[in-house]
Amino acid sequence: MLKNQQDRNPVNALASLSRRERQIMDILFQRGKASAAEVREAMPDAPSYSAVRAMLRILEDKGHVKHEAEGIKYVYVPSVARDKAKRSAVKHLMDTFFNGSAEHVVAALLDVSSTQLSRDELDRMAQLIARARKEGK
Amino acid sequence: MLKNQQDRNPVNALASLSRRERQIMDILFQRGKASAAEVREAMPDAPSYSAVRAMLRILEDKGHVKHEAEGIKYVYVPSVARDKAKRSAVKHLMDTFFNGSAEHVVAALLDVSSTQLSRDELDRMAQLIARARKEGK
DNA sequence: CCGGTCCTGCTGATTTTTTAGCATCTGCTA
DNA sequence: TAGCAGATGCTAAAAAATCAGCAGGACCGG
Repeated sequence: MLKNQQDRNPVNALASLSRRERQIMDILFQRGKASAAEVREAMPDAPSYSAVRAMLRILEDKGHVKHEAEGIKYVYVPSVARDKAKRSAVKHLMDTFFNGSAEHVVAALLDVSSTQLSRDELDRMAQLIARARKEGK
Repeated sequence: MLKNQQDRNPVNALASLSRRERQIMDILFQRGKASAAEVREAMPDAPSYSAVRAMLRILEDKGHVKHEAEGIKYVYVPSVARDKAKRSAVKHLMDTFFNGSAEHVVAALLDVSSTQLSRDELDRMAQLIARARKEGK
């Protein structure tokens, strides 16, 4: 079952998911956790409730999500640490669209969200960078 | 054919691609353009050459890629403007993992690539932010 | 001109994904 | 206690994705 092992690796995991599985994982990462019904609501072109549940079960088999009983219902949670998945996603974005350049990502980021950035937020970003500079020294 | 129309929208496009289609699009976005053989080489768990070509043809049918004849062979190119795709990918990342916060993305970015950032690069990032600040004023 | 190589077009079969439906269990309330 | 509402487990079938193979055309060197 090395295959399974490999699939648990967040980097490869993303690449090996089917379309619906990916949609569901996105939703779970976004909300942290969700019931089958909630997942369904958030899905584009939502299929039947049964279908969603079936896919959650498959995702659980594959080790991508876990469930906790919450009252009468199940609540699903990504089993990969959010942090790892995050990092892996960032790296993937950086590699596929920005040739590995963090700088270019920042540029795109500012561009995309330019209208919504408060001065405070920009200041905090500047601080983050200043700190990185200092540490790197 | 509204379906097609919708699929051409880069935002939805990402969500509607199958596993292999996504892998291929990633490769094409990364390299700008590539022949079937090149795509195949870059694919994880590469299937047969025929299979890759078949999928490229499907992607072309769906309007996600175009091909140009280059000498004897075809070279495939994403048909969505790289820029739009980029933006859409950034937004998607920001939304699914960072609750829409550009600031948090920057933090993750610095974290992921901390070891490889030159001082110059950090400086340029700082400049980008300073400029955004000024413009936003 | 011939053969080898590399490419494309196409088609049909296999495998995986995606789906819906039914049976069952639990908790609640009249 | 009976019945309803909402949840789960499971299964089989439909749909889509994935794949390999074959036939044919262009190019090239001998």
